[in-house]
Amino acid sequence: METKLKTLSSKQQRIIDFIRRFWLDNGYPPSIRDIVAGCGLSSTSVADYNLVILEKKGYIRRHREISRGIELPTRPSASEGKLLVPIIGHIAAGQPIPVPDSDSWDITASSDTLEVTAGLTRGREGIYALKVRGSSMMDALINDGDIVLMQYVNAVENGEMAAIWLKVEKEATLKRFYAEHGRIRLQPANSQMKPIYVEPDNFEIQGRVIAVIRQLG
Amino acid sequence: METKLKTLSSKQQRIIDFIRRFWLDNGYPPSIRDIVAGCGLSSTSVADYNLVILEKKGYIRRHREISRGIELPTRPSASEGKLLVPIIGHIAAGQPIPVPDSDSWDITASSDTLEVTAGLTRGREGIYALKVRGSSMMDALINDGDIVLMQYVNAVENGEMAAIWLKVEKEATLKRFYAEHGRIRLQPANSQMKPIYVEPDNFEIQGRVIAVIRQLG
DNA sequence: ATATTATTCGAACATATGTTCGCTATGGTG
DNA sequence: CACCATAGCGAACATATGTTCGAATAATAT
Repeated sequence: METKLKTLSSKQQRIIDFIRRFWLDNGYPPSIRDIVAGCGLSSTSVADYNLVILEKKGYIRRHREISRGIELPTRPSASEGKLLVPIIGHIAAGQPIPVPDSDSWDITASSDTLEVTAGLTRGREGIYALKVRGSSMMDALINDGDIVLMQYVNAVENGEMAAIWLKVEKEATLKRFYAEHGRIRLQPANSQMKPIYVEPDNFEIQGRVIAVIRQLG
Repeated sequence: METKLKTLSSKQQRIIDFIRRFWLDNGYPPSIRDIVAGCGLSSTSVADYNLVILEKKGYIRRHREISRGIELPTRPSASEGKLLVPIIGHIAAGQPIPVPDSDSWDITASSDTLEVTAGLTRGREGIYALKVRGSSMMDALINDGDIVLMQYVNAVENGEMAAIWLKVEKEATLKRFYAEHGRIRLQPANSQMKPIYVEPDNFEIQGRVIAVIRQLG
């Protein structure tokens, strides 16, 4: 019987979460009895039983006979887990979306950057950011001043939010993208608004929207 | 000889270095006997003696009676440039907003956390997060699934976005707050929508909105 | 030199912590 | 039902580890 890497019982998930939180809080790993107390287990043997499984599945590394000898593969570290995203320009209804080139890729060359945690981009490549100018994207629930995290792609799956350049209208817009037999449906995020339909040769996908960040105050 | 805060004997310097290297190598702190072996000391009491001094001088933090309970100020943790914000609950139109208490403040107690860069909160205290449920906040350009970063305050300045509990309506809402001679104006973020007015004794400020994060895909 | 302080020694001690093992409970299978 | 795999229980056990303390030694001041 092969132990699958994906399957974790809720108890095991709780243990993993607890170890990480405990480590972050205290600066050292938890003992088995800490885990028992923190996860509401009934016996150290139950903890050990599940820790053995977690080690087999590769979620932790244990050092036998050593107190608190639990290692996490994704050890919390200061400099890791963050990345600088270049803010390469603005997005507005009446203007083409700036497309990243070799110059603007260089973070040191771009005038403005945004620092985000790696979890937000989920390891995706080709991430850049645009600052929204004007309120033309309000149907996508995006307002003036918001920052849009983008991934540089030329095609998107159905249902994904994309930055789209409408050639005839000379307009940039953020909409959910659906390819439907011969035509393209662009669905506003605000579901109370009606979709618009465009011809397949009247648009250009300029990126996928990864996240939206709005900072107030 | 008095112990200056800066002066470290070569032995103490070696101990500090060893602790740091051991931590990096093994992923967990050293025991006193590890230090004895690694620094060529002759007795655990010598190690303890110097550890007491190092703690007094602030170079380490010790947790008594706990195996390997040694913390380094510059430990590998999230505290540098990143912070873990507890997601203490949901926000929806028909429900009171969860208010952080001593329990939910403890990150170890909260089931879910959000990792953000320190720049997003700008060093503010009392930060927590709520997950938006339902589309009732759409007039604030906030949709189902969005995450709202909040600061725990009881009062806000005019013009700030706040989480407000309407007592009579029994409804939570996110609006810009304006106190106007005798009444309160709550302005939707979507400026095309009309403001609503409430009596001063019909509302309760439950927090200030710091940021909104929407993750797609 | 004498007094005082800082550091080391060694070993015993108390506790924290990992490990083991037989027993029980539960659920699926033939 | 018998059989087996999974999961939990509780307690005893062995070891790892922090703590203590008086005596010895080194360093420094008086």
